[in-house]
Amino acid sequence: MVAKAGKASPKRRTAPKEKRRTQLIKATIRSIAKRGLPGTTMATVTSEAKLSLGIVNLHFQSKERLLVATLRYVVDEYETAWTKALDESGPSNAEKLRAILDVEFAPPICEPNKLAVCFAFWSESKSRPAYRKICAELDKQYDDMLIEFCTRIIAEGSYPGLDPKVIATGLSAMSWGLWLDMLVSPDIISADQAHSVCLAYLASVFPQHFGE
Amino acid sequence: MVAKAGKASPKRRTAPKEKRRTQLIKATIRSIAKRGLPGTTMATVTSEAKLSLGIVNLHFQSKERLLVATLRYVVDEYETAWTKALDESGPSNAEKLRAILDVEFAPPICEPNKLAVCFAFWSESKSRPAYRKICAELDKQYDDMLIEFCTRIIAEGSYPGLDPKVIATGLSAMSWGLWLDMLVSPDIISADQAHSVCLAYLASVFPQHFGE
Amino acid sequence: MVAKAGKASPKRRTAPKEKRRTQLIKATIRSIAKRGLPGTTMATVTSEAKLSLGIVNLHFQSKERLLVATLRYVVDEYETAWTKALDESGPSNAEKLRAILDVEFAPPICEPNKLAVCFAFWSESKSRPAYRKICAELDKQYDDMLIEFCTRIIAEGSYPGLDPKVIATGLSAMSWGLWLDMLVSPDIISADQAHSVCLAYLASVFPQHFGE
Amino acid sequence: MVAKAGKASPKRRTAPKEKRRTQLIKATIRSIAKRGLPGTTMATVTSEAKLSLGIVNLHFQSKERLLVATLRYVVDEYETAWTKALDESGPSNAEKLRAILDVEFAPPICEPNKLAVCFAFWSESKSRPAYRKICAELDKQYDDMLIEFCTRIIAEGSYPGLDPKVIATGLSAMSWGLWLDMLVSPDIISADQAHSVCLAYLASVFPQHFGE
DNA sequence: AATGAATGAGGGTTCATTCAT
DNA sequence: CATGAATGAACCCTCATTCAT
Repeated sequence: MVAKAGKASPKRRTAPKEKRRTQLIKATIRSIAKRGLPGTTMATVTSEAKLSLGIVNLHFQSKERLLVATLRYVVDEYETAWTKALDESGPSNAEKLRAILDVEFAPPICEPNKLAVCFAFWSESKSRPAYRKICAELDKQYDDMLIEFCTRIIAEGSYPGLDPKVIATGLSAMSWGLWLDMLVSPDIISADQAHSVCLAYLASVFPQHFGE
Repeated sequence: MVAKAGKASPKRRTAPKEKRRTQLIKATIRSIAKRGLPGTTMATVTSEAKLSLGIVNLHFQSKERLLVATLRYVVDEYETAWTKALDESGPSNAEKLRAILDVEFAPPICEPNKLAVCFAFWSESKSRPAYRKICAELDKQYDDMLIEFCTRIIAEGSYPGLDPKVIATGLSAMSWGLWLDMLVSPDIISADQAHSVCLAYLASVFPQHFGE
Repeated sequence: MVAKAGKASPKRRTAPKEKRRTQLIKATIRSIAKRGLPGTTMATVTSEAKLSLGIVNLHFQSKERLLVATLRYVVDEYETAWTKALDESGPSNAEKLRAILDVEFAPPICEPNKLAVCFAFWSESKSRPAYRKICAELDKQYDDMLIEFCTRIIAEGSYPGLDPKVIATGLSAMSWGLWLDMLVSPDIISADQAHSVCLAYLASVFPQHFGE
Repeated sequence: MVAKAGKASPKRRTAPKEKRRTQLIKATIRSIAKRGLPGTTMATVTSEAKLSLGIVNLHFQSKERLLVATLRYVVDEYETAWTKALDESGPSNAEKLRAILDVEFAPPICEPNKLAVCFAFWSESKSRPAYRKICAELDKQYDDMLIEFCTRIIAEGSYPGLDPKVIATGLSAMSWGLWLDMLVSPDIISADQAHSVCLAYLASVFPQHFGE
């Protein structure tokens, strides 16, 4: 049947393709944070972006692809933040390890919205291979990096019997766990407190590097 | 006339109320683990339970209530497991702390399905007060318990400058983080390994109690 | 997100599965006749059937399957009508051939709605393999039957140089063409007139059997 | 200052109005043939024409008008072909009748794409007055022409009891029916075969004119 | 108590149309 | 003239909920 037409409203503006995509991804992040992943619909995303309903499929073909793009965006932002932090940090391994933790518990990474998005996808990763792949990849990359720095730090100091993998896995897990705490009980634990908890852990395992 | 006989109640379909509820909750757990929270529908739950579609509303009034009941079930099971573990453990504070960790990383608590369910609800807790309340409550109870044991252990030993709250928060976070790792990358980290990571953490902060 | 429920309206009646399917197929026929194939939507079909929107997918899984079932229904009805007509007709080949034409131009086969449905699918058959298969099969079966009777009639009479395939193809084509005329210009040609046109054709090619 | 030169109109995109319209109509024909009438969208038409999406509304105001123009184009082409064939044919009535059939079963009229387009519109004509009008008009014109020639041929020869209207209607219907056969089962019947079927019919009713 | 056919709001997606460029 | 990003009504389909059986 010949469709009954959609008269376009007066206000309309074209924007560079990449800009629109980012705009939609950011709206998706806000929507997921506000309403959860299942509560995020094309309507919530586009109204959050103050754009029309049809625009998501124009730029992402499907909701699923928008969601994957959103996950990738958050993950990329995270990885970019590390890289930058490592570049800009002092040269020592301890400084670098600390720089990573600094990034982890400060904006723009450690923001309520981002946390919510992270866990929304993480928790679905078991039943969604597309998510799982991205999540597992980030996990691995992060863990490998921590392991490397722990290995070097152990090599530098005198830490008999310390397994860098165990330390790194613990630190990584602690970070995630603290994020989860901040998500569920944001009024009980602040980013600063979470940060100190991690530093306390480092001080305890690497007293020569992080003591005091 | 030949008597038509009294029909014996043909196939008894009724089950004790509580049993049906549990049956449905377990089916819900399996469904969430398999398909995620958004992928779980009345149809997936009831077919998983091999019961009819209408039965959920008969026993739970609504899907939402079934989900809340499921979350509560998992949380209760977790709390019950602690209590039992604490009862049965040795009398010392270190033994009790260890008992909690033992529970945490062994069935029936630490099972893939349960992990998936936990995080499914946790990640939705930001946008769903009903979930958040239950999650936050569990969190608090768990943290408080850890803080108590850490406080006592610190009091017993000679751990200058150690803040029990910081240690407990770190331990709790590490546990959650390791669960998340197991969920996302089950082939990379096993429950046993996760367990050792936590013990290593305790050994590091409480060498007098958990050293070696 | 937990859906917002659809409160069922008071009036509701279950019906045998096959009956519902037929009810929906008949509604589909009416809808196609009224609005054309592209103008037929789930809404037009279900409102024609005075049932709810969701019922099509309950019984046919998808719109596409409903349409295929509708085509098959019309085709089956047609074939059944032949078979019956051939059974009940006089024994001679000429009688049988005539019986087929009688069926072709009388209800329930030759009704405006059925004609419209037929051509709707036929014309889409080029781009829709599922339709094409059913249409081509019917075509072949019909043609083969005509060829058989023409062959026998030619064998019975003295019709030198007559090719049964050519006669049959011509007759079959003429039938279809007349149907098309009735569809497009129902006020110009009636079923009875169409019928006579075919008989005139037979009289012309088989004067010994259909003359006068 | 170095003069900036007058930019020569860079790449001329405009084409005579009528040429663009024809270009779009031809693209529409291809699209309908490939995807059917319901499967034909502004996007399929314009991409088939290798033009931009917006151009249809520029030249035809709406999709509906493009479709009507397409139907009219095909119909006009058909009528033009007759006229030309009648002009160029021998002077006798039998030659003229034959000339019409020759046109009917040869390119550019009898092409798969054209057949598909014809039936696409024909089958929708019941529910679309705009199409119906055009289709019925063509039908009438064609039938009238056939009736006229049949009347003359009957007058010329000795064909007692022959009703020119019946013959003409039958011939017209047979033509359409053969087209339909070619559309649905192109591998079973060729244009040449279809042509002979019609000639055989003429030979049978008008043996003095088309015998042999 | 239990079933599952039926309902209809709401979801994702398509696409005719508009209009700034 | 021509383009194609943007719009939003209308499509098909899903699924929580209801209720006759």
